Amino acid sequence: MEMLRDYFREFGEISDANMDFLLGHIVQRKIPKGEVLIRPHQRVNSIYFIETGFLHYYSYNDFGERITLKVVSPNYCWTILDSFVNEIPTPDQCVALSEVRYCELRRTGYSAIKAQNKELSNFIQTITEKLLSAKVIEANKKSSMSIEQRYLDLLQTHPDMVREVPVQIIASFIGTSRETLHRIRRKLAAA
Amino acid sequence: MEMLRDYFREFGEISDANMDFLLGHIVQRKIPKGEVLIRPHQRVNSIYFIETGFLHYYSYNDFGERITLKVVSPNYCWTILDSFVNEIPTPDQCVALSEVRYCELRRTGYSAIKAQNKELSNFIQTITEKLLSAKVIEANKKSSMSIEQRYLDLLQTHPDMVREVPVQIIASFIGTSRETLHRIRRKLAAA
DNA sequence: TTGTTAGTGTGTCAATTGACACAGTTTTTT
DNA sequence: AAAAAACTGTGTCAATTGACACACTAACAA
Repeated sequence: MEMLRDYFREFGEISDANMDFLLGHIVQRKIPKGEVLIRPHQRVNSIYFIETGFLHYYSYNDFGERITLKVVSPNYCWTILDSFVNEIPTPDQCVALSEVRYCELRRTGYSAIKAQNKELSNFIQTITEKLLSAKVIEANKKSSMSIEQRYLDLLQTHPDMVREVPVQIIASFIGTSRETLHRIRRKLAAA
Repeated sequence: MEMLRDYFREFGEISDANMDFLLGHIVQRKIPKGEVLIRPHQRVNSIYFIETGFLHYYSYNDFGERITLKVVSPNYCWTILDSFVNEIPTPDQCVALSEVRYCELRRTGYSAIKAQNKELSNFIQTITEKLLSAKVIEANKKSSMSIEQRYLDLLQTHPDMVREVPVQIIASFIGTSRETLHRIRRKLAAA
């Protein structure tokens, strides 16, 4: 749980009592490689924080092609927010690409934390704001980079992911085919 | 201000007194076509709600190419969140593509609203959560659609934007060149 | 009103990409 | 240990795209 404690600290100051209250609503879990974390048409009732391993979050488009929406890596807080916030089923799914250790906060815990006191509700508000800000930046960054730049960026920011996750999935994550990613790798290796 | 009131109502119930308190911190403004709303290296201290007209929000990538990050259309709440939340300068800029009428909420007002009472702070939290959720959905949708599908989607959801905003800007917004967008239009016109 | 600038439509050509095919390798299952 | 499944590397080819060039039109400013 130390990893999550440090993650929260990045978002601002908070009293020990409140931090303990917060962490008290969170449980640690582990799932093996290949296991489904979220299946289609399910309601998502938890927020997840990844400690080790990788998750593959994907959906299918109108033509039945699988679209990688995200490869979730360690030290990252993730959920399918639309389903969590609006309490509706999600069409998407999520499976473990490797053994994954994670922390889970259920909706009841989330509500309890927000309602507990002002410091905690403000803290949650700050986290939500910063996540929104980060999401916008991420989307903007993505749209300003070519496929090759995205790959180079991924190599820098998540070398472990590039090493451990199948090339096909990396390729679809950065928005291209595995063949094209292969051409990029070949070119980079030659240089 | 009625448009904004309706916009807020979409996010949930709120007492008349609180709604008035909220709207009391907002001022209406108007800028002519071509005017700069946000210039590079500026700190953004307001949240904007567009009533009429279109804004062009863009940045430049490492190779000096202009990248359209968003064409902001009416009935939409927008700011450069990273700059607003973290009180840092933004490298990006924003200009009016047409005469724009908008509502402005400055940071001081935003803070006052959050601090006023529990209903208002919860209301702001709900809005932030829903905007985050919507942003994620938007990004996912974008990554699952081809350029042509994005254009068709834009035609459906924002026909006014397609009509009023220069083709070059629409093209860069959906992630292609004006020539390619032109080919798409020609193809669609033929069918 | 006239000159200037911004925007649009279109053709050509080179470069990039996706789709397919198939061989080789690694991993998982039986 | 053998068989099956998943994954990777690579070549070919057709289709798509971006870059450039240029004519034409609309909007704007002097």
